[in-house]
Amino acid sequence: MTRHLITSAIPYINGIKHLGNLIGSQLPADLYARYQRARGNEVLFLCATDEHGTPAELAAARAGKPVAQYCAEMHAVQAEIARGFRLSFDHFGRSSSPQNHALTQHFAGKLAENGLIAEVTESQVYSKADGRFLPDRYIEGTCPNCGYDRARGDQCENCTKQLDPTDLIDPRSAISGSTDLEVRETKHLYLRQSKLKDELDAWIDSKTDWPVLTTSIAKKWLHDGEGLRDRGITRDLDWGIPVRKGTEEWPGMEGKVFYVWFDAPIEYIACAAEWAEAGGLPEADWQRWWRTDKGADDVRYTQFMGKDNVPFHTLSFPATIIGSGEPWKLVDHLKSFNYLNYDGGQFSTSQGRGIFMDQALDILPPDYWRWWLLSHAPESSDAEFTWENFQASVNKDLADVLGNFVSRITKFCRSKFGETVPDGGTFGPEEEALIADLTTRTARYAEMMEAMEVRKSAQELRAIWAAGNEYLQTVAPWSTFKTDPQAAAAQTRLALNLVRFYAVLSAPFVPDAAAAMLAGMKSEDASWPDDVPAALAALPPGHGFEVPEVLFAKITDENREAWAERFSGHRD
RNA sequence: GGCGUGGUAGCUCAGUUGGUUAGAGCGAACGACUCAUAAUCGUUAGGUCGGUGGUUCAAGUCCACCUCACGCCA
Repeated sequence: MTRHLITSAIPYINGIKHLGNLIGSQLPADLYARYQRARGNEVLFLCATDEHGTPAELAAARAGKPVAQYCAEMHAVQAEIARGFRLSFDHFGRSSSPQNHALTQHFAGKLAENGLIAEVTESQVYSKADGRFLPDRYIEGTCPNCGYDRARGDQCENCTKQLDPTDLIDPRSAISGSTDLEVRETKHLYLRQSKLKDELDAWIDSKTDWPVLTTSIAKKWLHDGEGLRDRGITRDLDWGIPVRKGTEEWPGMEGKVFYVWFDAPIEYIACAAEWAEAGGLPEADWQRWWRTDKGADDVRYTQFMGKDNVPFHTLSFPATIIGSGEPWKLVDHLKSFNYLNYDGGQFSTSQGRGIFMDQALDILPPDYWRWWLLSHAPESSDAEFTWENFQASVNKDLADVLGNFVSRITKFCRSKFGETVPDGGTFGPEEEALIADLTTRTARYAEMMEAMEVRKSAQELRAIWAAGNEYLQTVAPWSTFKTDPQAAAAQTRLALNLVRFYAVLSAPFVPDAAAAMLAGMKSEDASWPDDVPAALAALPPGHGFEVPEVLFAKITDENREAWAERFSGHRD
């Protein structure tokens, strides 16, 4: 038995994520977690909300709520939606947890001890009216280049020129609009990850089985320009983890917090601690997942994320871990995804373009989305969502190939033999051929799932479903019943067993439908079919079942058109 | 401007270290079946593999240049 630690990139707190975010990390991570559990392996699957930083503060202000309360509420909302999509996290934590406070401060302290923290004094724009320093992009003014009057301090959106906040003419706070700004000196901590460049480089080189997407991004950051640059890990904000050196005060850093990108990945570890606490487990229980000196040396750790998150996961977070000098677990495999586009453009949170997770669940059950998104996962390049493709895929794959298979065989049996697995007859060459085919295909499916080849797994699973229809079409029990009822009984018995077999194999993709299929077959045997012939005899003659409700209703043209219209512009 | 990733049948995508007539699903046409959510199964049609040039006995697969899309960075 292998032990799998699996984490999904943690979604930011300020709002509900869209389907592009879902397929980029949480959903494929869930697929893999469910598969590994099904194979009998020990799994700890973690995710959390990423709660610190200016965007959270501003979103809270817009909502007229204290930021802590806002985050607590949004965490609850995201957790509920995650349940709606059947994301099987062992724990859905929060980067604002006490555990993450302690760990983040601990790591900072260790890094400082090891000479990997630099204190740098720099100039930043301070807004007196807002009583805070302003990040570059929260300063607005007139672009000195093109005259656009809403240019941001980091870049002019109109002429795309890169700017410094001090370049702006008539600068003002994007938060309050105040022009009462001044440049002040402030001290910040930098993670000297450049000192670890060679070590990181060698480590990445050793990961020959990672997706090209992952290693090419990491390599670029390592070698571009002057190479890996040091990065600031603190900010002048109220909302965040107070800067401390372990449990000690950090002289000169009073009132400052760690920058989100530093504390967010540490939440992967803290989340395990939260999980243990929530379950009333001792510290050792989570440490055996994370500390190689405390039992984690046989853990296989896999991270899932969108390509925008790759630099943090391949460089910054490993730098934090390696730099601590402590035996924390480093990631073993890093699966990254490209973007999902929506109908010719990008999904956009700010513009409300595309489909958001809550809206998706509003119109269809989670299995529909899980199947389409996973079978079209943006693995080798960006992928595109269109309503036509969604309707066609879901109707064909789920309703026609899988759903209708369950329907046709259970209803056929009910009408000819009753709601009981029929006895009699023996298997002939057709049955042997089907079993041999499924044995091959199941092995290939497992191989693809093991390799996290999401699309190829879906493709193989679909072929496994289709094999059932091919078999029925070939042996035609409705015909043989007239001349040889015993043969028809054997054929029907095998086909009914396929329903349970499909339920087990399909569960990682479509957990609700799988559960309905198992319930319909009145079986609780969801064990992985290591032995395919045996698995196809799990329901013995005389075993009772019920014809399940229609598993997947089809998406009509009217639905499709209405939804395409509804999601074309801004969300309400 | 630099770098990265892509550009393969109408659509969505596979194509291992270069090697026999380039594959799958959907869609289309035709046929079979009638148990089933007008579902299923089979057959067929469809591609000068973004463009040009080069290396090679042989290139979708390597090299150069060009072009388009997307992304990251200056």
